[in-house]
Amino acid sequence: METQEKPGRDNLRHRLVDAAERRIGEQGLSGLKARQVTADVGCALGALYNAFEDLDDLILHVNARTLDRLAAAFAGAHRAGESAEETIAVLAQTYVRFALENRMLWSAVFALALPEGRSAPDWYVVRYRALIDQIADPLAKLRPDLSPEELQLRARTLFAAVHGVVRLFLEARFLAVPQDRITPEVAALVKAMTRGLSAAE
Amino acid sequence: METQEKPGRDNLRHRLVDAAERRIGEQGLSGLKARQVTADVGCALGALYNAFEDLDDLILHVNARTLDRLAAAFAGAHRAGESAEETIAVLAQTYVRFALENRMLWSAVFALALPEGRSAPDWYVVRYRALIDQIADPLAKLRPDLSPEELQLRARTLFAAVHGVVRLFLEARFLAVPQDRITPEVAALVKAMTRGLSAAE
DNA sequence: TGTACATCAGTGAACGCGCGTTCACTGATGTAC
DNA sequence: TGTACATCAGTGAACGCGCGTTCACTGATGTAC
Repeated sequence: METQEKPGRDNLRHRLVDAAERRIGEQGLSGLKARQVTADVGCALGALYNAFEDLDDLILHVNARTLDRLAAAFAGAHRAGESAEETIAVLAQTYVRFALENRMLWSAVFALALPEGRSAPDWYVVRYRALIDQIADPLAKLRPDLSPEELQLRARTLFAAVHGVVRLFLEARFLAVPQDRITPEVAALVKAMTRGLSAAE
Repeated sequence: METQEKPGRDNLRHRLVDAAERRIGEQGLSGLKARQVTADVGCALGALYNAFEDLDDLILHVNARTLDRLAAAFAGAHRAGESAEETIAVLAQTYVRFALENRMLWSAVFALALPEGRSAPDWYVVRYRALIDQIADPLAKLRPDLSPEELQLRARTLFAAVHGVVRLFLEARFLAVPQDRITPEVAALVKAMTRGLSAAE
């Protein structure tokens, strides 16, 4: 992923990412243990540290997959000839469905906290940015007056707003919320936002 | 807080909450250690477990304070005779400022994860609900057609959307964002949302 | 006023455990000559 | 074809540490008589 890899090494890496993905998907990020994944895969504990720098490195690879899958879902949601508003509404809907279907894995993307001073590698950030770009594109049609930087920023705001709503629902923090209300709530939010955004400020 | 307390016991409790608040404010939730707080206060490690059920219990008391302070800030932001839109805009602004000025403490409110099966006590949930109510109130003027339940829900959506944006900025996840852009971005978001919300769906 | 007893906050050494990471070693595979 | 050597993925016992929580004990304060 970050460098050219020999197939043998890559094989174990793959299996480890598979196993880690399964673990995180089932037990959440905090349910991922070095001993567990290696046992799942059937290799020695130490082998993990031959294949990856450390646990965080492994997690980053799982998260990268998740980001890729969402990006693919975004790409597949496009319809030719639809309006920018429609595209954004569809993206939001896609996002909500994806987050609901991949609760744990999606949470892991945001839960991973690299230790102080260590930042995500380029090959990872690239994936994140690609997602934002897919939102910024239809937004550009809505707001041709904004600069590329401002579009990126506004796309992130939109993304973050939807994300905030989904996350609050997912976490069901303190107050239970009926799951079937998420989609209409987000739809209302996005509709309001795109309508508002298309108007002048 | 949850029950009547003797003043002596209350005194140590107070000092512990003070110290914990300081620690969390400076080092974040994960920077709070039982040994540290008790050392800060100058009591024995074990005393913590006389005063509180456990660390989580202590944290809940710190978070409750934080919620109270935000609620007070909300209450203080009201102006008599302003429109519902204005009130909501002011609340959002207040929220952003509060979150920025209390980064760590505010993050702690959302970072605390009670162990499986243990839910936040009533005296805590009450505070959370009070915040939502302060948002639901002006919203009710904007949308007299919605039932109280739907208003609560919509208020939470609004709250969560703003929260999502602020959190993304605060965490500066992967991509740095100039801090001074938060306020205008949130303002644009809320303006769009209230404008959209006041219209029919 | 004095004695015996009970209560309970306060104490801190010790427990226990989870868990990431290391490291000396093995053994299969490849390379040189 | 054969021998010596190097490489490197794979191994898993052991290390180390952080840290929440417990518990037997102390001592001050309050109560009963």
